[in-house]
Amino acid sequence: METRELRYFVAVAEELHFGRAAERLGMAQPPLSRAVRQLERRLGATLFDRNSRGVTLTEAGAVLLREGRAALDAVDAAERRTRRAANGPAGLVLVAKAGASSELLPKLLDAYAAEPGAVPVDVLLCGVGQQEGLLRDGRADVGLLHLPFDSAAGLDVERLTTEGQVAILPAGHPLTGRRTLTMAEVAAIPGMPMPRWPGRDGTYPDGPGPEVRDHAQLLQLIGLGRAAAVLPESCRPMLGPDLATVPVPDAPRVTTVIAWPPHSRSLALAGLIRTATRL
Amino acid sequence: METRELRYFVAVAEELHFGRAAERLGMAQPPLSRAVRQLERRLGATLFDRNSRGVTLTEAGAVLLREGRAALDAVDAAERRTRRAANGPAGLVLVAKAGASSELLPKLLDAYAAEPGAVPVDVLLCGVGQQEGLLRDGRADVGLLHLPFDSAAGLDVERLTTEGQVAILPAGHPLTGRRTLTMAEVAAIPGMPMPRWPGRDGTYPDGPGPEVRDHAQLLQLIGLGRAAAVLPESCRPMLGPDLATVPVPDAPRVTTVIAWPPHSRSLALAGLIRTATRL
DNA sequence: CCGCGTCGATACCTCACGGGTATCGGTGAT
DNA sequence: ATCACCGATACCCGTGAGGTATCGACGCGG
Repeated sequence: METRELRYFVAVAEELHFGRAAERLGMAQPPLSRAVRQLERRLGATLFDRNSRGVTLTEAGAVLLREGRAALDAVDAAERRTRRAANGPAGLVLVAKAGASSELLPKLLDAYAAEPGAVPVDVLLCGVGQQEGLLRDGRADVGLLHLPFDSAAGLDVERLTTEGQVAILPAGHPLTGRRTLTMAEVAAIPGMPMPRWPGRDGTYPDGPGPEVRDHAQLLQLIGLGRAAAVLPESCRPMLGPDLATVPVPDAPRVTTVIAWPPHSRSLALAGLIRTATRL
Repeated sequence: METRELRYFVAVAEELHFGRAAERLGMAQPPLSRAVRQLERRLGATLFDRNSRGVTLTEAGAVLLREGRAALDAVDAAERRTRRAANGPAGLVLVAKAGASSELLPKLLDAYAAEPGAVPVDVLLCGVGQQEGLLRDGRADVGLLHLPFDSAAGLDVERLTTEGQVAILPAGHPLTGRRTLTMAEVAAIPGMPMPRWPGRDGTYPDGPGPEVRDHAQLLQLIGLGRAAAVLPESCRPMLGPDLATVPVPDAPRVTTVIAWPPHSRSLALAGLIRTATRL
């Protein structure tokens, strides 16, 4: 199977429409139809049900979509990492969620920079749920993830810290007088619904809350009294005076891990991981 | 990057010889040379140092070899799993080291078969260190690994059991009278060196001990008085009367885990994993 | 010092196949 | 009944993958 065929298939599987997929791929529709049919013949598997009026994925097609995306990511990662290895003599790209781990991250970077043999570390801040993709397709070498929010599937990890969560409320809100709150109480505050985070595919679940992409955005909304949220304790130092926190003991505890793609444990990466676990 | 180019590169990188690589690929040498050069141009990276009289990998080439193998495995896995999904309506392939987990494995299979909605499970017994490859390229869906011997890099795992290790000696050997032994003592028994296991690339490290590939082979050698070994406790029930065991408290404890490729958690696989963790 | 063998690169040819345009056939909506 | 939509088919063309023949550089034995 060639990556070209795989890319064609994934495009069609995502669009569920040969014409649009062809447009996205910058080609005409007939050769795309032909290529997909040829792939089906070679695999001996029907990938799409063509119900004249759109297409749908078969079971085998769903498998190939899942596995094929992972394979394409791996190919992209190989290409990117090779390019990087050829140009700069090293350097690491560390990815973290914008606004998270605001204490841990500078500590880690300082501690690592002080190590003998440390290489330059580029920090890549991204939105929620994008880290895994960046790690898997080679745009980043190592990342800070927060379990159970992020999934570490397919990545190697080391535990760093575990912490409880707190509710974030506008200063002066009646509930800020409470010693603790429950998840149910926070979720039920009138007029301040819990925000909705994007899923792994970048789309938002349905619901009443505002759609948020990163922490800055969320904190602003809370300051405006338009939302309430539950976040890890470590976000406290970065809150302005307009926000208050109340512990939420029944919220799941959050584990911060350092994660990296398997089989890519370079010397520099190993040093960074060692530094992180010693903090 | 096309998989074809990647396969060509990997062949040359493994042979370090364009002629032999071309032969292995079933093609002539000139087009292979040209394809590799073109890949280098497209990547903007020199992959080989052509020192007239053989070739050697550059740093970037080493990166691409490592990452490219993983990528090719992922592509193969996608292809294999799609074919399987298209033909049989399911079934799982479970891989285990021949001779290991001899108690756990039948228990797991029986318990799973009794579950509602269980699918047929094919058991694939393999040599030491081959499980990861089989899982990564899609020939197997799930496996039993033994940490820290096997590496679970790039696989999702659930812990099943942890156990200590025992020395395996021929019955009647003077040391069988001891209550415990240390690793050092077992390694130093005259005339009975510790065996050498193959590494991840299938080659054996240098040393005095015999080369072994699976447990049956090893136990036979011990019975002949040609080797001593340290193995997990759970191997005891499968030893014949000609072998004796002595605990080795300072040997690393062995954790048996059930492992599967990430992103491939089918319903059937989830059931098997759930059954395993409940044992 | 000179052939000779080895090995990757180059030159050149051929044809398969990837991609384009034009068009068809089937189906649901109006 | 007609039309719009969408994937499949027919057919053409140019690129490029792969083949053969040969070159150029280097190491080695006589």
